[in-house]
Amino acid sequence: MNVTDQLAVIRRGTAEIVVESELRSKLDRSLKTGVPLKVKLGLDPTAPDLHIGHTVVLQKLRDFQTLGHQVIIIIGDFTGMIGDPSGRSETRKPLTRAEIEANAETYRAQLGKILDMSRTRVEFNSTWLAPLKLEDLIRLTATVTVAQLLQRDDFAGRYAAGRPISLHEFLYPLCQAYDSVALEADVELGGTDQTFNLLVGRDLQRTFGQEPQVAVTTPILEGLDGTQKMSKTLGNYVGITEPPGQIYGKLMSVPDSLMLRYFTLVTRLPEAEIRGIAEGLSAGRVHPMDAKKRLAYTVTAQYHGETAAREAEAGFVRVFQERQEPVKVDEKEILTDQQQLPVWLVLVRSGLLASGSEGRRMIRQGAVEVDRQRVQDLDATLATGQTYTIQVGKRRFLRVHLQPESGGKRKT
RNA sequence: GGGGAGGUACCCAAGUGGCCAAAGGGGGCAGACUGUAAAUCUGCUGGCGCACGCCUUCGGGGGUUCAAAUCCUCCCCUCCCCA
Repeated sequence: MNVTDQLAVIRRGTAEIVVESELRSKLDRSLKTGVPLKVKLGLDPTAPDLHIGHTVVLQKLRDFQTLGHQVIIIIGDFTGMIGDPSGRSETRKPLTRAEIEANAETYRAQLGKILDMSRTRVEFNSTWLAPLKLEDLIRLTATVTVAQLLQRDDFAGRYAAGRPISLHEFLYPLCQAYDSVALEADVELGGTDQTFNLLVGRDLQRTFGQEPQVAVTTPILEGLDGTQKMSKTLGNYVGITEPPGQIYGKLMSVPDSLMLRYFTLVTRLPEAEIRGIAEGLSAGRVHPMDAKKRLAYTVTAQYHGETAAREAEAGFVRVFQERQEPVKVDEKEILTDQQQLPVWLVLVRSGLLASGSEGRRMIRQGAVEVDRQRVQDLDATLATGQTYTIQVGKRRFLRVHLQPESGGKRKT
């Protein structure tokens, strides 16, 4: 593919390319020499569960791969062993070798949903970071000034707010930059929050006499809350290994205002089609809910296939639009030596809720239904020996069997 | 090294002897409404078989007091200014 077309593919959905003219000449040279560009992306070894926020940058990596370039995933095991403090003031606990290996395996499996793993190189940065001596580290640190480091948004903000910054956090950009040196990377990908680190990579490569890498950043996807960046810790994420029904449902809870952004960043739909949806929405020809269903369906299908997506959609319509119980409800057996159990206790024993207080609170709020009947009475009980379908809130269902605790059986 | 300010529930943050299970906001959950787990409005948001009672929680330990998040003391941690 010629350079201009390649650039067009790369540009789609990216936030920034530093510097585009350099990328052009790199692509140009690659085309002439037949040597693919080395395109690098670093991943944190602590969170091996990919969510659709990660897929934004991964799909961009995939683009490079499709264009015939060499993509390299770096697992930041070394930095991860020290404990990545990124953002927060709390330092994470270091991972053991075994944990890192296990996480890396999980990554490989999940990355396979987006990348062609047979053509993907996976490296651990401990390979070149671990052998560094203190002397090397000192030389490395001498290449940046504190003022430069404090330019990073994150550091600047924390410094201004009087929040602590540990010294080793300053080492992070440097270690990451050194990864680029070790690999002689041509391009490094990352979210826009990585811009600073990617630029340090350029500087460091220059001081090592290498041609600086091009930094390609992708937008940060907001989570389901619509404001904060999608992350597992914030709980506002959609994991790519979640069951189809979950993915579909969670996407339906994306605020309307974010729908189009999700279409462009998360799905692989052609730009023209997305533009069509946007126009339909603003003209009132397309119902927002239908557009969102399309989004939910598309993403679910992307990770679970068409059949699963269709089922997920049917399930959603059934439970949330028709207000019926799901086709498949989890089952749970509860053993008791009582003739009957209070409803709130059943909620706790079944694991639906955490405490008796919460159980009573839910009943008080009218959130509990047993066999499609709202429970009004706090002291309502269920008879042993029967099976009930219990619903808490709009989307928690469970079928419980209340069994008398007799002879051989144990455990509640 | 000297001086000052702080550490409160999931997060931010008020509270400086009892009226504090601890204001307010965020988040979360629930209800109503709806177009969906959108938006909006309202409510709830330590635990205890449900209790005007008890237990646990205001950085950690010890102490004063009838009574402590609040006072004393030692320790740990953070920030700012000066050197």
